[in-house]
Amino acid sequence: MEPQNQQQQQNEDGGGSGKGNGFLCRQSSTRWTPTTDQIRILKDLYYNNGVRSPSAEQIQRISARLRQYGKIEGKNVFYWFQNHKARERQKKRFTSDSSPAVSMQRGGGVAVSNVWKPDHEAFHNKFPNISHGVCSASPSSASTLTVGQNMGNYGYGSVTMEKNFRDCSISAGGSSTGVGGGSLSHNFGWVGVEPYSSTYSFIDKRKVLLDEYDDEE
Amino acid sequence: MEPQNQQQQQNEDGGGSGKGNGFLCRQSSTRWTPTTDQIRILKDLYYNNGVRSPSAEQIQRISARLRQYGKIEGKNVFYWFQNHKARERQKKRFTSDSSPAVSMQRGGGVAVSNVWKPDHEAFHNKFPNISHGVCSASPSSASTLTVGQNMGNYGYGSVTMEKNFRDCSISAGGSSTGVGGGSLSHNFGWVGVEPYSSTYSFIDKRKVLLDEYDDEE
DNA sequence: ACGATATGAATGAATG
DNA sequence: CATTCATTCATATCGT
Repeated sequence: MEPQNQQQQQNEDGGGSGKGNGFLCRQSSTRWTPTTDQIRILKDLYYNNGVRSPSAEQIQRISARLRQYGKIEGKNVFYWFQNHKARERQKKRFTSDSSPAVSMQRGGGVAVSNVWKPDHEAFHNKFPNISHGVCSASPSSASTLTVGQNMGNYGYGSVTMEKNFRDCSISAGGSSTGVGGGSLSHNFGWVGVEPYSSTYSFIDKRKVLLDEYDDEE
Repeated sequence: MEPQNQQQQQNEDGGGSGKGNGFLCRQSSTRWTPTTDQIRILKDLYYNNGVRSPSAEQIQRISARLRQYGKIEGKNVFYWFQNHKARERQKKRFTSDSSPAVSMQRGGGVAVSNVWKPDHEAFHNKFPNISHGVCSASPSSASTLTVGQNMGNYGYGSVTMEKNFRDCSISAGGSSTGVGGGSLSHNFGWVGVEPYSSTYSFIDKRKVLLDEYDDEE
């Protein structure tokens, strides 16, 4: 991403830094600042190789590899993937959180709609089918190539994919959430702010859904 | 702060907006510039309704509703609340914090029209070990008014210094990842994108695991 | 025109 | 995996 440039500076210091400030050396901010090369590789792995939640071993390898381009730790890699995936999902949720739509087995590309993503580098976008969502399990997709290193194994068909569907369907059913309470200023029922906080957790009326405005676009 | 005197009515442009972009049609002016109506509604939600971190569904509704007043996307709403909350807290940290004594009661600058202000306090100074008295005492503003919705999460009352330790080493033995071949795009064999991600259900011991991620190269 | 400030956007790090 | 917090960058806007 980074439509505009910025960062790109890494201290090769072998440690120390951190909170050991006290002097004008205010630049070794505790936080990891990925170099452009590191980001490039990470994205390559993410988009071109479908890496989403690397295992501990993979993380070690990745971080070791990326270390050539700057200081980095395993947790950085871990967080990077976590965040990248989470944000991609979140983005989708804000815009079209209609229905999970498990749908077909990757019949037609994943189409990662770039709605509010400034596009990443826009360089390596060659391979269209990458196991994007969680539901891959694609049996015979000929796309095995990209991830087909020669480490011997895989068919990519056993990708597990854990149980991601926890929030499936909201069923905007009846609008029984009496909003009649009356807000002080306006009726913000459309927002979904519950007028009363229930103490009973098992009812879980979290999803309010009483919108009548609904959105379009 | 907060120049609330602008009547800019959303530039619906699609080509050279105010910015002096000389080439071709530019996407709007990069960043979203909320209209006064949008800001008014957002603040209403924030202050009068206690909305702080709207959920995805709420964000959708809010953005849909605000779209009447100008171009807006879900992320804009998301960021707006994020920022607004963060900045309010940040400013508060400078003024009232740093001394439990007097300190001018947040008179700082937040001169906006607030009619509730549910949150105050919330000091979770993330210090490794800080003795934190359980001073639970719902203080100011008990005016429940009429909107008593459960706004997400507020109350940091309990310390929740939970530290679930579930040791479980990952034993990053020497994997037999023979690197070497050649893949079509890049050679990512070193990553070991093996599909047998199996089901390690120990994916959650954070600290411990994160440490393990780090390797010595 | 600048410089300061307000604020949108992005993202690393954590926590639940 | 979702959510949240803190920081930081970038830019719009205003003041002088």
